[in-house]
Formats: sequence, C-alpha cells, structure tokens
Amino acid sequence: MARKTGSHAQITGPKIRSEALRLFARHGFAAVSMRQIAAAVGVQAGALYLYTPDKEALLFDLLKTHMDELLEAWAGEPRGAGPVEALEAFVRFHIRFNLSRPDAVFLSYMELRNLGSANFVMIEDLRKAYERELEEILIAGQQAKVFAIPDTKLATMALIAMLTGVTTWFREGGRLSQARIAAIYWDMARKAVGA
Amino acid sequence: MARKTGSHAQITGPKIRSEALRLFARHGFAAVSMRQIAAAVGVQAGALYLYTPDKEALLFDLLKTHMDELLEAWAGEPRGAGPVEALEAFVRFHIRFNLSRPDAVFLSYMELRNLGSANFVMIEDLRKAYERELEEILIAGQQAKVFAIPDTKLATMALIAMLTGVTTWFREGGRLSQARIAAIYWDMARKAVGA
DNA sequence: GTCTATAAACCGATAGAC
DNA sequence: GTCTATCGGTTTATAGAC
Repeated sequence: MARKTGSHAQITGPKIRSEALRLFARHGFAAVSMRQIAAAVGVQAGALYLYTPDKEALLFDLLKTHMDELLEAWAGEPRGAGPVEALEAFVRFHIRFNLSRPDAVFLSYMELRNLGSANFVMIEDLRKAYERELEEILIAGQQAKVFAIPDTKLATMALIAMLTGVTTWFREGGRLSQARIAAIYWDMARKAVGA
Repeated sequence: MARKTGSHAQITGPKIRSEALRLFARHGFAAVSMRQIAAAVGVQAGALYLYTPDKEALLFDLLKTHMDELLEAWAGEPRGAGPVEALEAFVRFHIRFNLSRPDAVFLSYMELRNLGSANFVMIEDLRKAYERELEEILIAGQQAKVFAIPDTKLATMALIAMLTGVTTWFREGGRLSQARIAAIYWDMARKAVGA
C-alpha cells in the first residue's frame, strides 16, 4: 500500500512517547512545551495531535503504560515458595525494574498531580494494587511467624519508599554494581521485617 | 511613622512565601504563574517583584529556608549518648520535622531541577550535609559494633528514603498517630541496621 | 502523515501613576 | 507598597494546504 511522503506513523508514535517521557522527567510536565517535544522527535508541533488528543493524555498514556508494565512484569516474575523467598524476589525485582526505567519512575511520583481526577484515580489504583502485592507477602510471612512486623501497612510503605529511593541516586558505573546494591538492600529489608 | 495606603510589607512578604510554597507543591513550579501567586496573596502580579527579583529566586528562597531550618533544628535536637540513641533521635526528629512541613519537603525533592546550577549546588550541598549527619551516626555505631551495616552510605540513603516517604501518605486523623508511626519506623530502622 | 499558519490565551517582567 | 497597563514572547490546540 502506497503512503504519502513523510508518513512515518510507526516511528513517530513511539518516538513521541519516548521523547516526552525523557523531557517530562528532566524538566517537569508543565515546563515542557509541545513544541519542545516535537523538536526532539523531529516533527512540527501540530503533528503531535495525530497521536494524542492533548498534552495531558500524553502524560496519562506514559504513566498508565508504566504501571501496566510494572504489574505485568511482577506477575511474570518467578518467586520462591515461602514468604521470605517471596520478599527477596520482590526486593530484587523492584530495584531491577525501577532502575531500568528511572524516568518513568520519577514521572509516576511527581506528575500525578497534573492528571485530571478520573485519570489520577486510575493510576492511583494501579499503584495501590502493586503495593498490595508487597503487603500480601508481608501478611503471609507475619501469619507464618517468619516476619516480626508491628504493622504490615506501614512496613509496605516503608519498604517501597526505601527501595524506590535507589533510582534517585544510582548512576551506572558508580561505586557499587546493581547486583551488589540489590544484595545490600535485601539484607536491610530482611532485617527490617525481622526475618 | 506614617505609611502610604496599601502598605503591608510585613504581611505581604511572608504571605507570598507561604502561598508560593503551597501552590508550587500542589501544582509544580512551572505550572504556577506569578499571577496565581499574587491572586492567592491578594495583590496584583507586579507587587510580587518588590519581594523577589524573579520567580526562580522565590523558589530558591523557599528551598534554602527549608534546608537551613532543617539543619538548624537537627543541630538543636537533644540526642542520647550512644549511636543507638542518636539514631533513634534522628529517626524521630526526621519524621516529626518533615511531617510538620510536607509542602517544603515535597518541593525540596521535586523542584531542584528548576534552579540554575549555582543555586542547585547550594541546596544540594545542604542536603548532603544533612545526609552526612545520619551517616556519621551509622559509622559511629558500626565502629562501636552496635550496628551491623554492609554499607553505611547505602544505609543512609535507604533510611532517609524510608523515613521521608511518610510525608507522601500521612494524613492527620488517620489510622495511626504520629507518635505511633514514629515508634514503628524506629523499630524497623533499628532492625535494618542490626541494632 | 506532516506541514504552515494562526487563533486565543497566557506567561514573566517592567514602567509609571498614586 | 501597590496598582494599572503593557511589552514581547510563549503557550495549547486547530484549520487547511499538500
């Protein structure tokens, strides 16, 4: 099938998302103009509106995709039999996944406030579903008496904040390898829950 | 001394800072216009420039003040003799102080990128100085063999991220009191460092 | 599918009146 | 100290040519 000159939908669509993700994470959603995104992609600003109805929808698409991929990746992650093994799997998975997508992680933290309330609730629910995955591990370990946790809800929030924090300071080629960092965090997480 | 009609410098100055802090935290620095801040204060946009040379200087003033107050408050905080007591003091102080200023904490995390490089470095150095306070406690405890920490630098980042995370979900009048939350976090922090 | 051109609104910051 | 008015530039989003 013949296409008009300058037709590159299969390239432009993904490129808009990747450049928008990079720019939003670097400068903030409100600070980035549609013209900047278009320039980074290599098209004119008007062309963006063939791929997104408006700027907020572009942000929502990025956040929704990230959360979907996060939950899907965790669902497909192998994990051991007991709560301790499951917690170790979660800790290592969370660090590995988040470090592979630092821009998306940062965006999911910072730019939820730029979403309308309906979109906000949708992303928020996915985030809660992910947190629930960790809490269920903690509850199982608590019931099996292999964890000693004063409050599983607080432990969930504490562990996720601790693990996600890695993305704010980790730099490739730094003092410690990603594997070493994951091992150290697993050690601290394990101790924190009394395992 | 007589003043002209409409002269309220002693009220307007602090109010500009408090309203700007609230709006920047809520919507993001770039998303908030000087006109919005002025409207919240109850003056016209032009009047803001009697109190700040430009918008970025207003943001910097907020962040600098916050970091100065944080370091000053910690410097004046009573703490016990040993590393364990010092760590407990730090944990409780960090939670208490940050929960008393959630907007400033959020801003300090998210909007550093809107600072010019000179201003950025200044805030960053203050943040590092604060982190160093915690790391020195961990190092002292490690040397005294009352902590068992694989890496004091990583433990510092892990603990601060864990503790700061409280500000993202805590709501006054929620399930747990602030004192109870601090006690639970202290329990997890203590275990995490092997004390 | 992309471009150019443009509408309508808003931005940060300043000048001058009071 | 504050206001009104405004400059010069930017914004999101759309219309119509190709």
